[in-house]
Amino acid sequence: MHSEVVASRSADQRDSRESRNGTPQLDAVSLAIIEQLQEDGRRPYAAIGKAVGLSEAAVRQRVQKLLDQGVMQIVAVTDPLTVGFRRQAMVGINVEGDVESVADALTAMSECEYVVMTAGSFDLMVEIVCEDDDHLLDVINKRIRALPGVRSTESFVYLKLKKQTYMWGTR
Amino acid sequence: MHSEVVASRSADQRDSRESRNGTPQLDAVSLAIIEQLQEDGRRPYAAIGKAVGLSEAAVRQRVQKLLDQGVMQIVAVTDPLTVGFRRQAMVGINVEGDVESVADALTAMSECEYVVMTAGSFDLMVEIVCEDDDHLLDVINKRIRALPGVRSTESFVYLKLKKQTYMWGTR
DNA sequence: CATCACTGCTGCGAAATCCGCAGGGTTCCG
DNA sequence: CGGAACCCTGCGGATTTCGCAGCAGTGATG
Repeated sequence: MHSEVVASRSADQRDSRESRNGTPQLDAVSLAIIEQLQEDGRRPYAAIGKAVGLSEAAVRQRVQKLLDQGVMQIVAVTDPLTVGFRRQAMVGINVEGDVESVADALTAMSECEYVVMTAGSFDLMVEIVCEDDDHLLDVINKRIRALPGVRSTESFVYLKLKKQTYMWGTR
Repeated sequence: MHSEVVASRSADQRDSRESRNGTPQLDAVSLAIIEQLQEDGRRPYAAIGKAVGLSEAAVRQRVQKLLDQGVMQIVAVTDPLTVGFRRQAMVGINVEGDVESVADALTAMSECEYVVMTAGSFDLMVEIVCEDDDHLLDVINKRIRALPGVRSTESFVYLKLKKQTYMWGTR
């Protein structure tokens, strides 16, 4: 017990501050806490504390801070199919003019689950979650293509989701 | 209070069974529970019960069942950048021969966060999460392209993640 | 119609967890 | 040397979780 991270606590603490790019830097203990919560988001603080070598209260404070900072969030994730969304697609988009403003417009659409600006033959890639084919068609043809600046789109309808994990940092 | 779902409980219960396609069907109450947990994965059962019109114990039993069935999971999700993964990419893949076996091989790779079989000009799309450029290059050129059956790949390196939600069912 | 199995909800007490707070140690300044 | 900023620990009290017994509705069976 308490075998984990004991060395040089002072150094670890220091780099939980902001780094130059504005994103908070995480020490090994916070990373270990995140790993615990990636396995089970409801794991008790005391159990986490035992695993990472910290008291219950300390874990609680760190978790709260990570949540406040937006470093992580603890949520239920579902299989879209079982929740009634039968059609999903990835859409690659090419833009003329300001990519960011198109991205913002997409972000505002509730059907867009995932919006990312990319390098390559697409400027944007968007994941769409819909209830059925009609819905999907409507979103792609009527809403996305209608956005000012959208030059072209290419769709990849999902046939089968093989893997979906949230294990960043657990490697 | 208790204003939510009171009508026809018998009907609701019935369709929490399996439907023809093997995926469990969810009633309105379970959906409401999931929505609560999508807002906060650690919300107490009693609070959820108050919101959906059920007792604490009933909520607890339903949540446990949803977890057991694999309908949802409660986990911590993070911003990859703050956890030390500085390069991400979407990779479109074309396959000759058995697509499924290639998909399985990709699924087994820890760097592949997301694997989906698609219709369109790619057979597979894969999201890769890496520590740096070298790591990314290695995964794409050495590991993915080396897979038997992989005919070609096209990469889309992430420049900026604009949106990432887990709000299925919360619409 | 009686009965049995099954499922899901409720209520309740005991155990475990969460929460707020006071106190102590360390580091970093002026 | 103070003082401020952090982060940790320990500790009660409030809250939550947990397991279980009991009950009601449904469907199948004879």
